[in-house]
Amino acid sequence: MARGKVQMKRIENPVHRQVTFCKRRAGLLKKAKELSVLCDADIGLFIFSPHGKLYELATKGTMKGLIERYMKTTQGQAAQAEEATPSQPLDAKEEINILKQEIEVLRKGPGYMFGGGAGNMTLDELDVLEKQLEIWIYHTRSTKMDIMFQEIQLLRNKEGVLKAANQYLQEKVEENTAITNVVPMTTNYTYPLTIQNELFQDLLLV
Amino acid sequence: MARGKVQMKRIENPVHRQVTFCKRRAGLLKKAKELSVLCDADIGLFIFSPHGKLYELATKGTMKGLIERYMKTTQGQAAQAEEATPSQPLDAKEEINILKQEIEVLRKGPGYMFGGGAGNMTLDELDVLEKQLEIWIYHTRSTKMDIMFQEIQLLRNKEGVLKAANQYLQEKVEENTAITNVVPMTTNYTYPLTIQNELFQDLLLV
DNA sequence: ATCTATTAATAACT
DNA sequence: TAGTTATTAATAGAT
Repeated sequence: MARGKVQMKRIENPVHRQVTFCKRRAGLLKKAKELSVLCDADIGLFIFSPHGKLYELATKGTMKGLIERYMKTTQGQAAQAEEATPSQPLDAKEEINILKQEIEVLRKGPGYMFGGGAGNMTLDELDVLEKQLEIWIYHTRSTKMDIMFQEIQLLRNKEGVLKAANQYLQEKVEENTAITNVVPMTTNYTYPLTIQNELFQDLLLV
Repeated sequence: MARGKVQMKRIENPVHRQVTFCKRRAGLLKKAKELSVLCDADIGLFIFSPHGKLYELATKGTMKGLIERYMKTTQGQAAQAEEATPSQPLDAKEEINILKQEIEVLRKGPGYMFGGGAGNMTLDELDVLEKQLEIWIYHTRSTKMDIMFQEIQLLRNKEGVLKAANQYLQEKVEENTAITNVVPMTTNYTYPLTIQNELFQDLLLV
């Protein structure tokens, strides 16, 4: 936030990185304390420097106490997370290798293919990649559906308002016609008589 | 930081407090993530709202893993009683958690790849992303097909070679049989007399 | 560490 | 709850 935008990636220059770490660490701790004071929140924050040095803040009681509270709160979720891998105690080293392999594939992923490096991927890797792409597509479509649904809701609301307004105007026209012509109109109503929202109710209250 | 200084004390107006909590919480989480990315630091942050709701961020692995690391680090300073977590969970398990976390991030892939979270993407952007993913899947499947086809070809070739070899050997056997039959054998047989297959049986029956 | 030009965060408002 | 704007706060680069 000063003298030039900052790219959101690791600062390569070690001196710059160290300086920024000090400054931003102080800023972060300050912000955390402010939030806790202003909004009556309890915050636990700990930062490990690249060299493993620990900086911490607990705005209420001790960090240990907050951690215990955190553990309690996450009990329900933790049960789920652990159930995800209950099947086999699988050799730890083996599992690590499998996960690393998966990461490799994901890392290579689409970018890798763009670079034309796909030729080096094995059939197994391609299988993983294919499944991942399908998941990504699923998420993409899901998000699209959400957005579209929101837009539909918005349009429906607008439609309701307009229909109600039309009805109101038709009634006005009818009144005027009745007065002018003396002969009552027998117009067919296109829209339901129901008042659809509070906006229109406000109109009627004028 | 806006339209007036803010006093560093609890905001009494509950509405203001709630709004400020939402905004500053988002800001704090963002800052924490930035610090971790820019400076290669590992950060654990959890926030309890006044109503007890939990918001958290772990920039490496899981919060649980970071808490364990925190415990380990602080054990040197004070004799912290061993808690529910039998602080002996192999480094392996820790590593597995870290790797899983990494996979989670990579799984979110495209959102991150396209800069910023996927949550901010517009419908049009999502369309583009979806199409791109389909193209990637197409390439992936195409590459898979290539590899499989190559393997099939390879196997066919091998099959052809083996068949040819078999035929050649059969002919050889046939020749030898013919020769042996013309000249009555008076020699001792080195080989067992057991008839081994019907092909040979046929030969003998000539 | 200290100083500023700038960017980023956000309080009040809508 | 979400967006806008006027200000303040944080901080990147320089000293």
